[in-house]
Amino acid sequence: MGRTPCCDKANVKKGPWSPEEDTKLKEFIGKHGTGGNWIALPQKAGLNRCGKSCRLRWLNYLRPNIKHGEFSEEEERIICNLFANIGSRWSIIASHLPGRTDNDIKNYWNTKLKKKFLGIVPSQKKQQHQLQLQQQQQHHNLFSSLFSLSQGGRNTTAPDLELVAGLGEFPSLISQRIPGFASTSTTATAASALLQVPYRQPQQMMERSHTTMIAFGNSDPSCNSSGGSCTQISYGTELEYDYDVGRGFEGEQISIDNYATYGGLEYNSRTLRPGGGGHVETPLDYTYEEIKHLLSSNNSGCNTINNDNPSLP
DNA sequence: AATAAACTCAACCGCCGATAT
DNA sequence: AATATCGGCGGTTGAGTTTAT
Repeated sequence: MGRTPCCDKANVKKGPWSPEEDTKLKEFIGKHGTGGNWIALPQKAGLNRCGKSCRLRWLNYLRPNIKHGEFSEEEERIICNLFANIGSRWSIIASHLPGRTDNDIKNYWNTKLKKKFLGIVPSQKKQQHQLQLQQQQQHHNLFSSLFSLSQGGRNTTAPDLELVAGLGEFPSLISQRIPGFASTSTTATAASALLQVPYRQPQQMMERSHTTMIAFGNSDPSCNSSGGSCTQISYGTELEYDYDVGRGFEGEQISIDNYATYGGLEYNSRTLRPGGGGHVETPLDYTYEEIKHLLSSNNSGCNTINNDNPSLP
């Protein structure tokens, strides 16, 4: 048997919070804290709400030092930089913007930044429809370009696209599965951003596995990534790593191009779990203009993607 | 000035891994 | 060991507001 139910879902209040409810929640948490138990909190605080609802209200609106209002250009740049690297991991992105919540950032991206960086002008229905067609064409062009870039016009298939978007940061894996195609971080992140295919998308067709990866890249910090495996992690460093593997890949050695450091914490770009390797710098530290270029790449833009240096579109 | 369309954002929903029973 | 909830997350919704016609 499991636990007892947290609340009577049929009888708890839903919808917008009243000022009185806000005050009750604030005062209770101010005095007693959350106690690490959101489910028990509403009853103790005298609120007819589900614990989940209290948690959300507190985290997104009531807790101290929440920043509301306009995002600065620097914040925008950070959001886009991280989005280009890791996709829609809003909680991770929020952790790099003090005072901002994941919900805020998600809303801001969906309503403003996406349009800004994809070159979409908010407008009427007709234009919206045109934009949809335009975006579909962009997607088609992007992948046509990506594939013709390295394969001389090979036909693109849906699994190929998912693979590039999902595993693009591991060029060796990509090239093993799609012979002749040398994926880069740039092609993968562009693919993910434009198709809105998060990196974890391939989970549906792959198996989850835990494995140990061994860094075997060049340890020279000044090297460029033309070899596809430039990193500052010490040669031979073992890294505990959860990742989604295709059949036949578990346990093999993988290059680790995109282990990244943000805000003093190390993450690998797939799991975003603090890693155990040495200090590394992300090769994807895009400038504002580079991000814009990356996300808004059209047919001609895609052809300029630099396979040798992913940090340069 | 009226109203239809578009936009914003707080809140909900459902999924997943961890954990309690 | 099995089962159900918890906590956290990303995706989606819809009421209220703003803008365009």
